[in-house]
Amino acid sequence: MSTILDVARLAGVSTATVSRVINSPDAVREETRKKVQRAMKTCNYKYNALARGFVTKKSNTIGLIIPNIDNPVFAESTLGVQEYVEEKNIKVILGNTSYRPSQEEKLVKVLRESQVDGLIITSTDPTGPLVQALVDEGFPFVLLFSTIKGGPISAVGVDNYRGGYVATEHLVSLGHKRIGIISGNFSVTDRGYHRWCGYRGCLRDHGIEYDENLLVQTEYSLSGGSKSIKTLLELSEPPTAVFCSNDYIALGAMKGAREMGLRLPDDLSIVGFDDMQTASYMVPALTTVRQPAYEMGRRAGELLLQLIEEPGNPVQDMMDTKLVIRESTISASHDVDKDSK
Amino acid sequence: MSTILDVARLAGVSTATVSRVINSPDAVREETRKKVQRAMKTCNYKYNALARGFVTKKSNTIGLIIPNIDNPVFAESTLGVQEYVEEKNIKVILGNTSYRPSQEEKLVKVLRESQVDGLIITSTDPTGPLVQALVDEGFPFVLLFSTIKGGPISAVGVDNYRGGYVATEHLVSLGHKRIGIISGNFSVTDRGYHRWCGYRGCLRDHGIEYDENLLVQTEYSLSGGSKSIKTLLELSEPPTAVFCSNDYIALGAMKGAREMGLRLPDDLSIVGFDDMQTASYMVPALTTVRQPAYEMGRRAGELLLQLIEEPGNPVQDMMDTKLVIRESTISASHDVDKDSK
DNA sequence: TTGTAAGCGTTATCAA
DNA sequence: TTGATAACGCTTACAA
Repeated sequence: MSTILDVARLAGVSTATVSRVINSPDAVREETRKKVQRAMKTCNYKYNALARGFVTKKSNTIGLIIPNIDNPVFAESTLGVQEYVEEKNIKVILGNTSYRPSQEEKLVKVLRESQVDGLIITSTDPTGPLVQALVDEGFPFVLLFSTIKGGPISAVGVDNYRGGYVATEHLVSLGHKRIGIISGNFSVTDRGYHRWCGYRGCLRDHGIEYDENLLVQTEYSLSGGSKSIKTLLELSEPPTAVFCSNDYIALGAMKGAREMGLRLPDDLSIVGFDDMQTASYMVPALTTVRQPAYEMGRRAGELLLQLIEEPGNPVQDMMDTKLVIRESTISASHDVDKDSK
Repeated sequence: MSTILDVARLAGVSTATVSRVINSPDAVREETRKKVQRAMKTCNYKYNALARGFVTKKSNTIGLIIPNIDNPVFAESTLGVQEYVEEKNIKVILGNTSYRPSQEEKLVKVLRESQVDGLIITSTDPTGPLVQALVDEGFPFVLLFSTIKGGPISAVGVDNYRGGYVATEHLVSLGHKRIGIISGNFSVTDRGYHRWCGYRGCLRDHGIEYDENLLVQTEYSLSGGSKSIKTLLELSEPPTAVFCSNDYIALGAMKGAREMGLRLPDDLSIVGFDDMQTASYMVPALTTVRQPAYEMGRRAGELLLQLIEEPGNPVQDMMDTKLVIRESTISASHDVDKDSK
């Protein structure tokens, strides 16, 4: 593999000149430039960005840490950050935590050793020591799908409390009184917890008594949803509607409910959270609280690059959430014609 | 940021010794090792993997190029390669091509400049000049979701012809005669083309005349599926069954068909390709040809690391495909009770 | 506009 | 078991 030095010799110039034609072509006389470019061709020169990163102390690479690329909402946010940073010629190293804090910790270590210029983290624990350490050391990072609302941290997220509130309110307005909730485990991320708080707040505001049996916590997975709905449905007084703390869980819940012999949405209303790409393709089409995952990813990329440019000035960007009403929710008192649909 | 030199001075040893405690701790006396480790702590030393990569000429990083992380089947294969290579402490830089050859070309350039040790590519054009150049230069790479069957290239894929054949045969065995096919554009990747060849071969073997009006090529997207099914359904003699060249398209087609007033599967049978995670969660649950995307990703990772270890010896691994029959396909001559379901 | 030469943080060779 | 030191491919003052 030929280096800048080979090119320099071949072209009869110094390495500095070769470096210039690569980085600031205008700073070198056209004639020389051509000569150098010809030399690069003939010895099939390939630029070594790693060597450059080594000297400039910028790898032009960022790390992106997410729980699980298999969840479409994270695939979308990932696409968002990628497409944004790519415009600035930045590469992204991707890591999945599977919601394991130990894995998250390992990833930030590994990525920092790789000299990434910054980190975008969809953290399981935004108030934990890992994040704190990053803050203390002044390392550039931004939290994505963040729940924090203050402090010296850049973040992009949505108001999960409000999202949970709105979802529940929709159900209440439809006349539902027994409203269940299937949430990701509060211990694995607090996003689910905040949505539950919104749910509970809404119930309170509408004078509906909170029943703790109506809450089930589970993994963020399809099967988590389908298992959990069964638990809820086996209650002596089962819910007529349920709020699932993401679409992935909602999809599982739909299947589980159907396996129990329920017809949707007639026998059970379901609202999700995320509005993943396929939400409108389900049957019934899923009513859900939309988070603009792609845009959030782009914005996180933008904030991070800003932060890398000039440290300090953390900004927290809370994006709007929006209730998208489709077919999976229906009035509690609708007529049910039991034999036809 | 402190370096190995700072640690060395602090511990009163040479940089070589510090390097040893990092890379081969056993090669240094316990006492010295402890001393060095203490020094690393006190100056908060952080290892610089980039500097190491610079001298060893191994970045311990690979590049993964896929068309689109938003398609669940690529998310799964991505997870597979990541989980495999992570066990070997290799990082992955991810790039999306959006099925654009120019973007694919740019990505291999950028990734190679970043000194990735190898590449895993889900290429749009496995026989094109881009791949050829990699072969010529002896750069380690493996093709994922590959369609090639020979040559000095490592690859993992499935037999797309056979997959298309089996899918079609299932429909034929159900008594369908008018069988449509919605495929990704043949020009963007040849996977769709091979599946179509299988479809056509099967028709021929069963004495069903091929009708070119029954083929529509589209983008690999949800909306591509829903637009295309409408085209098919508007034919004077519309199909009673359709083979979609991936699940993503199939999902779109289901929605499109429903929007045209059809009931599924009664009025139209649909078979997909991939068996993406949510395929069994759809309504009706999707009959599809399963590709083991996760395993394929892992295997691609394995082959690549082997190739990096010892170049040469390309291996092509064709994995088994399997028809998974669910609810979206139904006999052509079933009784349709038009008023109840 | 171009060249000289130091320096980036490691590893690796050789010698002690 | 340890140390001295060259080397890796590039950028960047500074000088010419």
